[in-house]
Amino acid sequence: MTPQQISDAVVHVLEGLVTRGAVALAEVPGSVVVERPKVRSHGDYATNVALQLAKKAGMRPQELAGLLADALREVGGVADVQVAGPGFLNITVEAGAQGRVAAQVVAAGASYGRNEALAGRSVNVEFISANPTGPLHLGHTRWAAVGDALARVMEAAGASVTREFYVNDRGNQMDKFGASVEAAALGRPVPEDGYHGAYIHELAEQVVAARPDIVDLPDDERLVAFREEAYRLQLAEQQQQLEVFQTHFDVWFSERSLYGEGKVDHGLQVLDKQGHLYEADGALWMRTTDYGDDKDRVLRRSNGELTYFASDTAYYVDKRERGFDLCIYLLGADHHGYVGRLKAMAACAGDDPESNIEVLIGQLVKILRGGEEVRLSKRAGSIVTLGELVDLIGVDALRYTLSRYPVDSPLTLDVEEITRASAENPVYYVQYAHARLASILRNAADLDLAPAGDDFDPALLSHEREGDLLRALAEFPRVVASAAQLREPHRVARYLEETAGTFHRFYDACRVLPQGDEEPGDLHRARLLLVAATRIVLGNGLALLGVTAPERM
RNA sequence: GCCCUCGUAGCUCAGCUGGAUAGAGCGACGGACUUCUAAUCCGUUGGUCGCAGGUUCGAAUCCUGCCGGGGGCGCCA
Repeated sequence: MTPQQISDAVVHVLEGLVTRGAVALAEVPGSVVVERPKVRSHGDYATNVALQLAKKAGMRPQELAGLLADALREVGGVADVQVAGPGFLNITVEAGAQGRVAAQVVAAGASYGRNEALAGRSVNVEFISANPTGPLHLGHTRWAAVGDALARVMEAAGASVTREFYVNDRGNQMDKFGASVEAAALGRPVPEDGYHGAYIHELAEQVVAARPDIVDLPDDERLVAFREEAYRLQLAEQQQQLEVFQTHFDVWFSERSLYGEGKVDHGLQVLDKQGHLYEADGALWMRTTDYGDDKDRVLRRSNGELTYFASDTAYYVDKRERGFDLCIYLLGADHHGYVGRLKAMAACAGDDPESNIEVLIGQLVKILRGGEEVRLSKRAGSIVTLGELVDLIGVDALRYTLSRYPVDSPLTLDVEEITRASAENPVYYVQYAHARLASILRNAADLDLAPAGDDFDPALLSHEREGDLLRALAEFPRVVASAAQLREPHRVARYLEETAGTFHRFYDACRVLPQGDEEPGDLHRARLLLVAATRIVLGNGLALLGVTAPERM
């Protein structure tokens, strides 16, 4: 019996009581909260419906709970129901009903955990979106891990998801970047407001190596040539590193392309039709204050140049016209000032800022190195890059470390510690559980035993540790659904850690395979099925985080 | 000044969108391998959930105020 089935049963029973007139309720909720109690004596599952509905029904909570308990005891698969405390219902499930979860998991296989929470939604998830003026650093790496995991989780919840990287390849930062590389190549001092990292000199060397004639170009041509060559190299490096990091983008969207293809003009027209544009002081404005922004925003400056915000607007309109009904932006806390104007902009475009656009603000990552905080500055050149981090701790450990925390919690990572502690990373706890499971299944195969969901006695899985594990497995679809709905992929990681622990404790107490000359029995077969189900859940969960599930460790 | 965000064990952090006795890892101390992987398990240690009010059967969780850390408030990108 899964939590969902229990919830359905409670609703059904409640409807019955209302129909019989035993309970006076204007409205029966479509689902009720079914949770796993922390304390064993509170049963396998508990629900607080009676507490929630007592007032509306004009009854004392315990009275309503008593009626529900009597009716629920008659439900198939339910072993016992107790009323406890102020009116909780503590439900105990029959071992057989609970054990069948293992067969359900194995039958579903790789699709176990998938659900319909976001079915039918077409989502664009934009993340990282760094300037192509330097290597990706730890901050970007956090968004890479979290953004990709979020996309995976939302897909598992039934959404159609596109991962998108917006390349800010326009504007004066690009010129400063080009000028810095050029200066480095010519042996001149890099401009004060330019980029100063060692990577600038490496880029300069690469550019000159690829195009030796570049230094002889006329000044203005030379600057452009350096800028474009360095841009090409830097973007390629970002792309290559993200692929190594198992983060694949479906779309790399160049800001410049908005201009080349007239999309900015088109975007402005769309907004103009909605009536939120006006001219003042020689500039073109969007009246974002119509929708809660603190001030109106300039789209085209009085000198005729379009602002970055104009690009953003056109880009958003373009996304919507490409068919996405939800555009998610993952931004660092240093950009949270954009939230108001982005939402207002969506409203000005005629959309619903509550449903068409979401901005997830993530706290920045603080880095300690040698006990000192490393100030992340691309221009000063003090950065810890994605490439360095991958080399230090590996893709799996890095992805996992960054995606096991909620994005709105600030993260402090000590570079030495994260390197030294990589062996203690919780990811290995989960992966080790998976490898153990795989090992049992290999050993079973050597004994000609294979997990068979259609030939086992679920009631044999009655050990306390087996029950714990079955309930954990039954929880997985709810975890995936809530992670998707709340946009919190870290819930999957936390769930995996818990479930891995539950498995390790099961393993410690329950022998799965026959020993010595022992003949395989029904209990062996039942436990083997439970092992197969657990391996599927851990494997599916790790996949949602983009982390590998090793067969051996 | 205005806005956002965070404040939970010595450290890093969870806390299932209001539930029952607030958890995990690391650290410290002590146990468990002739048996399916000891990268594991078990026990001990450890808390005024920043502070003060409020909402209700019930608050770490929601509301208000204050204190403290971080961040944001350009016709910059």
